[in-house]
Amino acid sequence: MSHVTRKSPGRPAESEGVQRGELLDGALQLFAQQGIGGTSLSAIARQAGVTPALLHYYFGNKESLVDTVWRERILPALQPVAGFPAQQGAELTGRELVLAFAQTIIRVVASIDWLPSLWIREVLSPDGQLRPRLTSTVLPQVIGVLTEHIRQGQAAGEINAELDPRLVPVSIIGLTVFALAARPIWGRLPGNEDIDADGLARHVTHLLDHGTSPAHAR
Amino acid sequence: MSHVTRKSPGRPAESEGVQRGELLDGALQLFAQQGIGGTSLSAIARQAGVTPALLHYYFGNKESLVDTVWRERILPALQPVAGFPAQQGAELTGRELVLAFAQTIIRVVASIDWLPSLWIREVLSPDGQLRPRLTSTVLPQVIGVLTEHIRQGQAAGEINAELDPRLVPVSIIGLTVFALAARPIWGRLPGNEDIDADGLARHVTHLLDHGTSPAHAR
Amino acid sequence: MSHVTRKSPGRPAESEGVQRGELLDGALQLFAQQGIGGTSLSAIARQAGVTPALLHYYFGNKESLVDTVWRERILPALQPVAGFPAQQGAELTGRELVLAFAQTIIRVVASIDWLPSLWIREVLSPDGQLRPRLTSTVLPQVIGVLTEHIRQGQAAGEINAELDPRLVPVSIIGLTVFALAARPIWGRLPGNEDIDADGLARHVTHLLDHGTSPAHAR
Amino acid sequence: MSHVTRKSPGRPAESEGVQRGELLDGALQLFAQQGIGGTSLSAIARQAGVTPALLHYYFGNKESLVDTVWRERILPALQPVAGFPAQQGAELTGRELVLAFAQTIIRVVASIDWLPSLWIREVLSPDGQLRPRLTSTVLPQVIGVLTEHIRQGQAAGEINAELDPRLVPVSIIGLTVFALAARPIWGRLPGNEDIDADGLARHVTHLLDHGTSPAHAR
DNA sequence: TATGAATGAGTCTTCATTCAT
DNA sequence: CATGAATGAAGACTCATTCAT
Repeated sequence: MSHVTRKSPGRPAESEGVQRGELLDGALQLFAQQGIGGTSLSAIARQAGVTPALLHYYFGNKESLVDTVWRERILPALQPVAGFPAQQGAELTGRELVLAFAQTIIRVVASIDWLPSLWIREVLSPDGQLRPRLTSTVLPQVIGVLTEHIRQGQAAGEINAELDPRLVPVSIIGLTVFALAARPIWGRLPGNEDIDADGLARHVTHLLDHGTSPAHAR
Repeated sequence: MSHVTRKSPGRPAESEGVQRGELLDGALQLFAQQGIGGTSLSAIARQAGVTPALLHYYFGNKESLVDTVWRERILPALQPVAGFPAQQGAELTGRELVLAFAQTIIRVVASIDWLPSLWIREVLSPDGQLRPRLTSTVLPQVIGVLTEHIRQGQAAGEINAELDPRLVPVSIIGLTVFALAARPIWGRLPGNEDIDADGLARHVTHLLDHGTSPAHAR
Repeated sequence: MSHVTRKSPGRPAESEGVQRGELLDGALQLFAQQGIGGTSLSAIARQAGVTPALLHYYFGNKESLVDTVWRERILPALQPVAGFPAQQGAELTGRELVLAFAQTIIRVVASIDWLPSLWIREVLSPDGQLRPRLTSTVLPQVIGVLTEHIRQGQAAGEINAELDPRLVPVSIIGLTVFALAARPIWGRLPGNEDIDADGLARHVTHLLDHGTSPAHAR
Repeated sequence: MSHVTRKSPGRPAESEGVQRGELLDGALQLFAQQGIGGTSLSAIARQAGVTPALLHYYFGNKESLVDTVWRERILPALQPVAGFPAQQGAELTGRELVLAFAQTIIRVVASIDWLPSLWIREVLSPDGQLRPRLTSTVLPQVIGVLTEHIRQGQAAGEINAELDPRLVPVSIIGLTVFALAARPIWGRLPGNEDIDADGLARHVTHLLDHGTSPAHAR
């Protein structure tokens, strides 16, 4: 540890490297397609037209590559969702917030092709490699804030009191992220080709609004 | 799916082998815990106190083992869900059917510990090894029947007409299977320890019933 | 962990395997020639006409291979030295014991071609891989017993009182093991070709007996 | 070994480079700690806060770095031992010379922390990287001169005639260098903490003087 | 019926080295 | 003067698979 003022040599800093970003993008794509555990460094390198050794040169080891992908690609993409309640909480009622949250998720997640499958595989799976990263900070906080708003909405008689407020965020994510992740399945069923993110958003909004109960019953 | 009764020489028939069933059970457990791709034959063999060679002796190769697990363990467990509408469709209105379906899923899935994670990982993931098996037969049929009932319910003014009938089954699965798969995450949040399958079933039922709209608005 | 009574399958027991012993012998030779750290499993495998994977099949990993070589080859070879004082201590005076010990070392070590260099490299070197194994048990004990005998010899006026008894064992090893390890060096010097283990033993005996002082001075 | 005064273009001359000396020092330390083969250029570079490429820039390749360390660090440190007999031979008898030589070695080697392990590892080991360098010039010469003095001492009845004169230098080195290299082992045994280089020198002197024979026998 | 022996391909990783800048 | 980028070769290790017994 010499007291030089220049950055420590021998390993590229975050800003350098022409292809560093492309390597991250490629890794992200493959992670989404095949899972993190199922994606070898060779595969990432091959796809980028590069040697596996270069990946080690840039990122040190696989875990650190995953970590970099998480910090530089996934977290930023999650930003609109993660910071959601803080941004909009003030002006909305609890019920509006729920609907707005669902719509935000759909908008964000649908616009990022790699997000749903990555979420499914690496967050939801028991040993998903992103689960600890997500569940340690961002997720509990978002859920907590949301749950609190819902509780207040119920107290104000504005939200169905029979719902479990702690499960509402889970339900929202199930209705949105899960549905988007499963789109390759239901989207290919005959007659479903025309359903897009907007259609899904409308459907989810109505379901969250009144459930299956018909208009005349309200 | 015929029951093989004859002994094919050199390869054990399905009925033979003291431990064949135990091997399948062990494989299933590991598949659920670590994913199919993440589970080596050695791991399965080790856990069963057996040689990897025995797995080949019994099942030929890994893919065929997966196939056997699918046919002999997973499909039977899915039976109650797969045959659902046929069994109960007659006596129920469309709306009741939706609720009953959700409850059936929760009951079945919650009682089979390995099901949620396997579903998430191997059905929902883009290259999940069970996806083709599921989407080729059982799934479209269940969804199709369900969708049809919902459509009729909407036509009868009994179900919220603004929902997309094709997305209702997806939503139900999202509200149930996804929630159960994510239970290790939300179940560990402070204050959530007491939520069980019944609580989830009630919550989902109410959400499907009236959404977030409060009682006085109906 | 099933309660089978047969030995756990999947890894060969110590007695089996036609070539297991040959692999250990080959490894030992290479360890002595190139050091343990400098010997790759590939090299051992190549020399034995075998795949590196077979070495993993037999021994699990490199460290365990080293351990096996230690237990099944090196320790047994060291036996005569390790058990020395216990065997002969009773009948010999302290001074005779010192001489007999030196001769035993030379006899044993000179007859095992791989021992000196292995000792030098893997015991004496700061991070030698055998050092912990040796210094944890056998070495301190042998040295301790020897030191005690020397101390008694000094008390009895039978051994040069000016020697540090704690350093005598070290000196003996230096005069013997070191000399044998260095034989490739001094043995190649012109005029030294005829020096054999017996010659070395005689020389060391005389040196330990009277040092450099000439006969007439006694 | 001429001092290069001219700048060869494209490759730094020996006098240039702020850190060249520090790199050599660092390399030497690591060589002593981990062995030459066990020390990567990256490790040396890292320790110095420098790029591996710089090492190539300065020294061309690893072997040439080793060579430079040898020429510019090790050889000079060995100077007092290498030039020993030439300096003091005239005024001393053969027997005095032996003792003085042993004391010189202990003094020199004990004061240079990296010397013993380097000697053990890289000179004594069969494929030690310094062995050819040492055995080609300096060692045979020192040994030769010493042997000759001893022979003369024996002829003069001044040195124990039963010793093999060719083995006396080897014995001296075994009693000194080996003992110092092994100090981490015996120095840690309980009760040995107080033995220092002087104590070792005294012990070796007495051993070389009269061996184990007690005073009254002389 | 079941296994021990054996392997080729592929995993992550390290290393010495090159070269344009 | 010194580095960042890049690589081929090799290291330990895992895995699915084969095959004779």
